[in-house]
Amino acid sequence: MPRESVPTKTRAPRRRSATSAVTMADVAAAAGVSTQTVSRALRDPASVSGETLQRIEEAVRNTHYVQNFAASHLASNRSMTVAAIIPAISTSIFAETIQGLSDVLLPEGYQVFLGHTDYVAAREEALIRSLSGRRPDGFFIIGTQHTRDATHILKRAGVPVVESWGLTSRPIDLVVGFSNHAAMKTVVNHLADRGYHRLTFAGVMKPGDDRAKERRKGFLDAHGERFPGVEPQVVTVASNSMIMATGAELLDLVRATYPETDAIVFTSDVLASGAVLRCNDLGVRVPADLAITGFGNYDIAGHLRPSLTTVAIASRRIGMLSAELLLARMQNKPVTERVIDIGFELLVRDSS
Amino acid sequence: MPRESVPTKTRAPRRRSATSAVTMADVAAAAGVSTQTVSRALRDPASVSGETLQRIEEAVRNTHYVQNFAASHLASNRSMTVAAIIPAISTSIFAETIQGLSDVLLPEGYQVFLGHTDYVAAREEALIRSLSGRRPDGFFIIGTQHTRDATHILKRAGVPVVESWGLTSRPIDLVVGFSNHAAMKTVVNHLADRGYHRLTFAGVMKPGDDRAKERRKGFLDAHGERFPGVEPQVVTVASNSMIMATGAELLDLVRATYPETDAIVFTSDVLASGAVLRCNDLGVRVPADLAITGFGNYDIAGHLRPSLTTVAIASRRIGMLSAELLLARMQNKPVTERVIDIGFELLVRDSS
DNA sequence: ATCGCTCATGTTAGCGGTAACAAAATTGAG
DNA sequence: CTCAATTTTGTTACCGCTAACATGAGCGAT
Repeated sequence: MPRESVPTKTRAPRRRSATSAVTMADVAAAAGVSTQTVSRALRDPASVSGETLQRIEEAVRNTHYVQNFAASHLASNRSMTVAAIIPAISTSIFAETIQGLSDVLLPEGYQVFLGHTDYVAAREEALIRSLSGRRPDGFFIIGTQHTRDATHILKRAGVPVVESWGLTSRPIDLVVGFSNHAAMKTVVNHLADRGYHRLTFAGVMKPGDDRAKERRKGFLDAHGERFPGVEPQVVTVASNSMIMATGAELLDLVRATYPETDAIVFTSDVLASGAVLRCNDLGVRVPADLAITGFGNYDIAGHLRPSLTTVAIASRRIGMLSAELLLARMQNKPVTERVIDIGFELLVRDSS
Repeated sequence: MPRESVPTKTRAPRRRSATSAVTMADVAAAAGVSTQTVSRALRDPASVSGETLQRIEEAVRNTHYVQNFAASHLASNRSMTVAAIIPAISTSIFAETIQGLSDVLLPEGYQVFLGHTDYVAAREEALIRSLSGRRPDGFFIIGTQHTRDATHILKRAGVPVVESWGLTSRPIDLVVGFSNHAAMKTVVNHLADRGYHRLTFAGVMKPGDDRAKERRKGFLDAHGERFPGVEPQVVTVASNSMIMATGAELLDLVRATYPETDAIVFTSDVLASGAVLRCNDLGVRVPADLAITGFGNYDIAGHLRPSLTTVAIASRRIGMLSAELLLARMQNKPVTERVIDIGFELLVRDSS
């Protein structure tokens, strides 16, 4: 491993990376320029003369040079990285948001660090702590409620933060979402308008799921308005997974607990679908015997029979919009709106 | 902004990070030790005396110190990062794999960089190129076929690479998956055993989806064995999304193109579900008039009526196993098997 | 007390880039 | 052709941390 300058110290040289020992200096030597010129050629090709650029590009190819972003990050104080924190990756509706985020950020050269919290606030804090050591240029988080420390860390990070999938008048920085509360009220009003009057709210309520809590509150508030004096019916489970089997279970639970129920408001299409399919098995007619509503407008909602009344959320759009806001902030462009309500849409179908 | 040592040079000081200007030196000063001792306390608390450790921990809290991983990475040549490359994030079955991967890696201090290729080989290569600049300590990739350059970059990176969701006798490094080919043969054999004899293969075939190609080949090979002389029937679309509506479309297309079909083999449960639900609408009896099989054992498969015969893949397990292999390699533990076949399971249900 | 050993901590020199400044080369107006 | 303005390239000093080595403190055996 011959090198130009033999170190005069007796100290052993520091181990370099396993194989890819090609550095910018190697490229610079091959192209006959300084490292700074190579750096410029890579970051802003227009700032280097055409001929030099060509020589450098050729040198990059010949040496198989791959830029080391850690060094770049350290020197320039920009990581070209965004941290995304979501409750669960395998919840397809969040995955769509991340896909939207990623679709916008990748072409701009930003990479996405992804972490999931499993709806546990302490894990979210730990994740934020750990991710902030990576010095991302921006944060994207699903949820608007965080531990005190988590909020502090995010504020101290000095980079844009987008909270999402909810709304709050006092975001850490920016928020892109919709009112889960209002959405649920819309569902209850719809059912009340249709003549249903014994409504039951059913869903999975993980301790850290503030969106589910907001939805429950929306249900309770609307229920109080439309059915004053009537005790609202709520059936929730805390530890079950968000799968169709849970929806079927919840259906059974609701029918056992509140047999007079004529409409069930589920917190998710997944649960609602499981319930509809179980109704079909049991011979319960939907919506004649029992109306069912979902949330999220998953792919299945329109294909089920009866098709599912639900609330459509532009989940991919949340990700894309958030990414655009982050980009604007990261590129020091002005961002006028700190709170962006993307709204929701009640899709009335055959199940109600 | 007073500092101890005023620079004697006239040169303007380099801009530090926006807010978090707290460095290890600040912590060291607060604790009355050297930076190296702080570094040791953070990386290996046992290597520092109890009393010193306490002082350092207190200093960390007081200063709100957040370690800069980029500097750590540069100095130690370990990024504590794994790059994950998947065709699409919002395909729930891949999301489960990533969740499994992440579940195992996060507790070990590794963060996951996520990128998606949209089934485009060129985009995969670009992603690998870009991600390798981040110097991840390992790569996880869904798929076993890559461009020549992508393969080279991965090999030159000098870190463990796990390919997945397929099998190959010559992996870049390691592979965790199953034989899509064998899985499809199993499906065809099952249908043939049940007496179906006019089989049609139907699915979405994106150009870069080698798993779909393998499945088609498995279908064709098994078909040739079980129905020698019979022309195999294949109906595919290239650009449609993997949604239920596409399954319904494909059903119509199959019935128009090959009306004599008595069994359709779909490449995904999503498509098969869309087709089953459309059959219910059309009055086509499943499986009496037409058998239908899926792939993946999605949540819906067991809840549909008729329930869906499908191939179960332990997708979360693929992620977890891959993570364990990567960890073993990254921690220089021995890895004996380079090719791990996690197999698959044919779930015979009511649709066939 | 002396020696050798272990354990804890300090010192030094980078890791591979880029910001800031400096210098050289090129251009254009008069 | 001259000189200032502009463009292109080079030089230097870090960014914040850790590997490698050096040093010192503590301790038991002799």
